[in-house]
Amino acid sequence: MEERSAREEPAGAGSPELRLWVRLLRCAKIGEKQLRRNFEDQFDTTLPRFDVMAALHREPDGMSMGRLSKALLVSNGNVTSIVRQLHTQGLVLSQPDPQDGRSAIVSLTEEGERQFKQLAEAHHRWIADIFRDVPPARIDQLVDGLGEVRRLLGDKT
Amino acid sequence: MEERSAREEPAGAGSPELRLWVRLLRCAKIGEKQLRRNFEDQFDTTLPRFDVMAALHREPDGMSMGRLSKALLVSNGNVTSIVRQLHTQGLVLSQPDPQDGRSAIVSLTEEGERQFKQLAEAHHRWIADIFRDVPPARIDQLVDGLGEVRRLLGDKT
DNA sequence: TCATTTTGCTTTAGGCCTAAAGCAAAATGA
DNA sequence: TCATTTTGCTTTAGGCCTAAAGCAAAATGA
Repeated sequence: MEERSAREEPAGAGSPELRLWVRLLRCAKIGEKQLRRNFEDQFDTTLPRFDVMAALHREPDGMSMGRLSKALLVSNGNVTSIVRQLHTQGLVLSQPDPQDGRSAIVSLTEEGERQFKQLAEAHHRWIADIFRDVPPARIDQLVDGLGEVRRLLGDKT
Repeated sequence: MEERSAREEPAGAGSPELRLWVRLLRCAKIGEKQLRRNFEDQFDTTLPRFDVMAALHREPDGMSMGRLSKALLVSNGNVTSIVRQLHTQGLVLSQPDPQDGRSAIVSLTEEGERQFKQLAEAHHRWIADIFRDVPPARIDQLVDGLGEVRRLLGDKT
């Protein structure tokens, strides 16, 4: 009852663009898995918490929940719960926005800043270790390639 | 109290390998977001369920839960719950493994196969649409680049 | 002014995901 | 043979994540 030949192509990995996407996703998944484990084992924290801290570190004056949510590409509700945990741990500070009574400005506390630096250093070390044998010029090539993909995906940043 | 100059580098986006990784993760996140929404809106399903179905489609004779979990890079417990849902929907069949009483062989039902084909076709269309303006040679280049990254990440496939 | 709409955020229900504990079958080895 | 260990899977607790509902403040506009 086959339609054309004895063996149909999987039709999945067949097309180049599909292979590109599948491979991209797989790289992200493998890398995330390693990072999650490292953050958990060595610092008892998570990648999403690190992401929030990294975003706040870039804005010493703090950010609203909404801006945080847009920067990280996650929902408002999600930011609410991650920030709450960081707050419980004393790593972030939440101050009412003088301009807008609905909003609060979140920023890293000194302790948060201190911890972030340690996390960021380890994070960089882990990543650098993965690419240690790749020539810088090749890395830049890959960065450019992903820049192109990001543009095609319509990143709004 | 700065150590070297008036303005320290963010040290984040600074190094090429970190930019590579951040960009990779961001591409994956943006793309996943779009796919998740498409699967939800148009087929009332999810990317993880599609992934399981795709893996089963590739193995017409079925796979054990363990193999499924390794193929998808997720935990056993996670596969248990996703397969249970597909089973509830009548999309997969679970048969005791004659060789091993602890294990069961999961496979797509006819209905599962039928639905998968529709999902796969739409999935391919969405991806192809993203890369429609990219010359095939360029796509292959990007595929190769990600193949290199995947190897560096130590993919066991 | 002030009713209506919009906006920023939180809560809730529910799916995805993991690590760890637990269970039963299979494998091991004395 | 049979106690012990290993293996395949499920369950549980708990974090991440979203969409949708809900709330209150801000913005709008007649």
